[in-house]
Amino acid sequence: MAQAPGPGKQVQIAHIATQHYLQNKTRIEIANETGLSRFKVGRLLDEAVSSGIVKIHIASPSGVRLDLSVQLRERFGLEHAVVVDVPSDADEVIQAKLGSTAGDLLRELLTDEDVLGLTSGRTLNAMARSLNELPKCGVVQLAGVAGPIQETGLEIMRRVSAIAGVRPWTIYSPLVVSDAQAAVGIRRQPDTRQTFEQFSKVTVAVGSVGSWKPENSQMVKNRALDPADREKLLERGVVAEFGATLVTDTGSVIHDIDDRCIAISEAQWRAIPTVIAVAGGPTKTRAIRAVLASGILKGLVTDAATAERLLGG
Amino acid sequence: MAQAPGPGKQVQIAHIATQHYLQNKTRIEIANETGLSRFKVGRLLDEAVSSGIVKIHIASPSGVRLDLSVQLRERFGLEHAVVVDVPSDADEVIQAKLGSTAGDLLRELLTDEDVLGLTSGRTLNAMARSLNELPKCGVVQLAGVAGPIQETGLEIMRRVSAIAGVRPWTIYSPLVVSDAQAAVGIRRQPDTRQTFEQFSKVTVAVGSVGSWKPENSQMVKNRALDPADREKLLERGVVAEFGATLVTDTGSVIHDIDDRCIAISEAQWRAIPTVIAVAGGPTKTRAIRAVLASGILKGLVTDAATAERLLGG
DNA sequence: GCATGCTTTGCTCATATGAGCACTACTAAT
DNA sequence: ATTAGTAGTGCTCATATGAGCAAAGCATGC
Repeated sequence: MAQAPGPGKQVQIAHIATQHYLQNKTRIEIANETGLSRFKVGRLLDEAVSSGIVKIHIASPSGVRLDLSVQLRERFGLEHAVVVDVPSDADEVIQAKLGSTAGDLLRELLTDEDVLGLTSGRTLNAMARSLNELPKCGVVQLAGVAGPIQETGLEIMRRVSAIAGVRPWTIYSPLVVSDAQAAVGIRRQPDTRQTFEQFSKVTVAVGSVGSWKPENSQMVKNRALDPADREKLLERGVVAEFGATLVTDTGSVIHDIDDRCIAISEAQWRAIPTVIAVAGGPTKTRAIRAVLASGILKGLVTDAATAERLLGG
Repeated sequence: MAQAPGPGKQVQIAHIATQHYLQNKTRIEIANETGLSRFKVGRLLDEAVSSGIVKIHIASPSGVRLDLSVQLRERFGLEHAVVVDVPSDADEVIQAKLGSTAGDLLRELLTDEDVLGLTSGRTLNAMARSLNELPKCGVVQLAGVAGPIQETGLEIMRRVSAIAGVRPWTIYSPLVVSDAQAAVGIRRQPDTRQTFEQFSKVTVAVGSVGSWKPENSQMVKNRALDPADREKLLERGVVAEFGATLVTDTGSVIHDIDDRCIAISEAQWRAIPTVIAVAGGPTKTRAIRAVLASGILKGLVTDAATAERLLGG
């Protein structure tokens, strides 16, 4: 009888379990109604669980994989880990879902007093598009825009700041320029300089992760980064970029081209209380693992398959 | 936020709910570990349930439909109601499943001191075949055997008593005979009389239900019951038989042919502390409802579809 | 500016609950 | 029979928990 109570007892257990778990009656109430002692009721309830009659499921009604989220949080010491179930593994679908989830997370985290920092990227673009409500927090662009489609980077800023109802601090510049001199010149521009001065005030930052191995990031494709540069950085072990911060598998940061980047620095990243990465998909797994290893992140929004790969390896 | 907490909160709730429900930590332990107050933990756990993150399922691992069992028990005031899920609605499959379930129930209910009473019927035959263990309780046949295949009725007694390891009290006679005189003669036989004397000692009885509308019972097909008798009884409203006790839709008992039946009487049925019917299938629904209405039963073992029909109408 | 509700928080105190124990009722072996 | 062994039961007492409350934040109105 250890494994399976008889059918009569099963029904009795079910009755008690229903009263207790579904109708929130106390063991004592049930005991009075059934004529059993409260101890007996308690033991039957224990048996209800141990015999498998009562099953407790913990799952989000809205596609958040809570089990993986919790595991991810504990494994990588994150404060905010959100793993969503994405039925498809098409990049666009993943990005849309991650974006909207990150948007929900932001709406939850941000208050009027916060200052939000953003980088660019397709996932963040999806996030910006899904947002429809935000507190009146400051909005700061943390990096120049990489790749040919600079509009999207600015579109993120425009949309997010419009929803927050504030003027954004923007950076009208590429992420990487050809030489340090040019970078100095750009950083001297009043607009840019003012935005850079906001970095220290940022309380919540959201960034996407770019992958260098495989090469699937806007930065690698940047014209200012010629094949020789790229080759050298790959040899140095760079596998990921977060903003313009380049990271190796072990999580150490490569500063070789810092002087040519128009973006928040590693130290400034680390000074922000809450830094959240939004990224997913098979090609980005290695890069995400690297950025996690760097210790910059306090949060991660990713898809279930990626979370499993991160936890599995 | 009433309906859906943000993803960050969902993860927090999931973490707490996991700790509490799956790892049996107290709210106070969780509060200490997370730095929240125990009140906060309690409120988050409430939210876990109300927001649908925690779902509690009550279902039997062994095919017993506990929800229906409990409903049936309360609706018809039964002590033992067991509803089993039967995938097929073929009579044979239903009977086999009901039989084995009734057997489990018997093994659970019976002790050495009990005296088990049995009628015949295909479902009880299935029960007898599925039994493989019983206490050494007395075994009493409660009714003569109807229909052409008298062997099965005796086979039930043979098998059950063999498993219990005792000598059974049997009735070597048809259920209905052609006239009262013949019945008196049969009842006078020492064997039969001794068995009848056991009826008052029976503590647990199991019987099957025969349907008269539609006509699907061994008794209706009995040779001793000629078409005229049958017609008269149907006109009197008989829709079911339990042993040789004939019942109408309203649950009242028709005694017209009592003097021609070799079986336990209505009054004797009612004197047995625990009377359980085992029956199911679409054709028997009306009959089962009638026998339930008679108030003779303390228990019922049936299939899910029948239970739903009983509860629905 | 200051009232005004409304939510959130942690408190007190009565109540519910669990751990461990002693007691009974069987079982099974000597 | 006697004896130990093994559930099963209900107890005591320390602990966990819930209901209801008061204080603190917080938005919103005038």
